[in-house]
Amino acid sequence: MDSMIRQFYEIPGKVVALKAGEYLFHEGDNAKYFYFVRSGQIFITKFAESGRVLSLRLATRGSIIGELPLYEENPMYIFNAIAQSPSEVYAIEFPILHSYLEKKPSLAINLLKIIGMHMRKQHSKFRDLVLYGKKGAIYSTLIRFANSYGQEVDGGILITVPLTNQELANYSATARESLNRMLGELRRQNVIEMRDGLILIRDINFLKQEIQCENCGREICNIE
Amino acid sequence: MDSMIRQFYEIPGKVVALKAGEYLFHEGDNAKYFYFVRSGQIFITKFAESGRVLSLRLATRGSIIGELPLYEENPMYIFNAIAQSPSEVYAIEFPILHSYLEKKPSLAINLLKIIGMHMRKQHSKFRDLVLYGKKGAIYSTLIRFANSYGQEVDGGILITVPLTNQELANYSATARESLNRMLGELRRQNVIEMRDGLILIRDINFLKQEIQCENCGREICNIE
DNA sequence: GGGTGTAAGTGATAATAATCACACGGCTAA
DNA sequence: TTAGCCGTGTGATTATTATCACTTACACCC
Repeated sequence: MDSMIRQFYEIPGKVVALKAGEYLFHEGDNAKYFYFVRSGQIFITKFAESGRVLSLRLATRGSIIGELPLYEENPMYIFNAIAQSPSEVYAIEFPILHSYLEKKPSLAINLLKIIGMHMRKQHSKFRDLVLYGKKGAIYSTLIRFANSYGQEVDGGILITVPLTNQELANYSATARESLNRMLGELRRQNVIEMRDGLILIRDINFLKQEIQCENCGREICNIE
Repeated sequence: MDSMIRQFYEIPGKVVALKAGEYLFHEGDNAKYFYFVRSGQIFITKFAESGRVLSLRLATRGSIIGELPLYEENPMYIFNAIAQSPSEVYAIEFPILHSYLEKKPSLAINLLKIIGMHMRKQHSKFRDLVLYGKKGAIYSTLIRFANSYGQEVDGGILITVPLTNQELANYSATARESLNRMLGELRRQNVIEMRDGLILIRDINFLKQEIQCENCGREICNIE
């Protein structure tokens, strides 16, 4: 993946630094820049009029952001991007990226690969949600966080990102209370455990089994 | 869109003819070819172990198929492709497409545009389902079919593809009975009407309102 | 014209998930 | 020290959706 990033650095652009909680862009904003993340973590979310929030990704070093409007006639961001921790992104103007993509086929192919991967992620998330309901959405979210931000420790995989129940619920399009009950149930079954505010997954295979995981690999089954 | 297709024709490949009901490929098959549709309609579906079927697209002239495994190390189709009517597709071997993409940046960029559009479609479908439940899924499916296969007639928009309740249910990840009841309700509200086996949408704005349609345009809000 | 098969329609019930209401604990700022 | 805030946990209730078990409608075939 790092080789893909290096290519983007050869394109003129600027570094943008974000404080925790700061917005990189809002949905509806005019889209001028394509970004990729140098450091930190960035929430990608979408608002519903009802006040609900839908969380889609937690981008990290190497993730691309704001690529969807790249070839729109009237480009607008359709999601929000908010720094979860202090972050740095590299910003490339669309027209500049366009001209580099026209000149360097290998860059276009790399972008094709990356976007193809995003497509696969999106499809597998859709599958989990649609076929296994909220349980599918929640278990799938836990597995994806484990794959992206999990750290092997004694007793299981520790998700190193602090997440409130509400945030987790946003990722699984679930009511907080429902999520809370499901986590409680998993705790009682010794599938997960809380370790000073973080989630420790003790039995990831249980989660995978329950949603008939197709073992699509960490490249796809993640939250980045 | 047609200009994009023309470019693919310059790449050596073969024409494959399919009878109605015939499979172009099954999920799990080794993926060797990238396809685009010359004529006819092709269902893109996915099976769940439980026996349920999830329908994702109904591809038509100009649609690309089987693009997802293009850059996988061990390429496999993840969906089924089944001809809904007699169809012809143009098949290009992955390695050949790879070499053309490397040589012709404009081809790679066109593919980027197409896949980017697919991504947008997928996201908007996800949104509809997740934020508005089954109603969202069903209304969204109807709107998408209207955008792809609708024909303006007196009294509304006629969806020119014959679809059983079961097939419609598969597109919205709903039980047939639930779908049936919802269609009945829409009929009672004069939002839709059956016209010799086809669905006539009399009030598409009602459907759009109910799911807080963001008017993303026919390029995105379709089922192709 | 009766038999068969497939799809549509519908009632009853069960399962799933959201909503409302509130208790509790921990942290922080006055 | 205490009031306020935020996040968690939970019971009770309602809303949504699936499932089961049928009936009805219609086309097709012999």
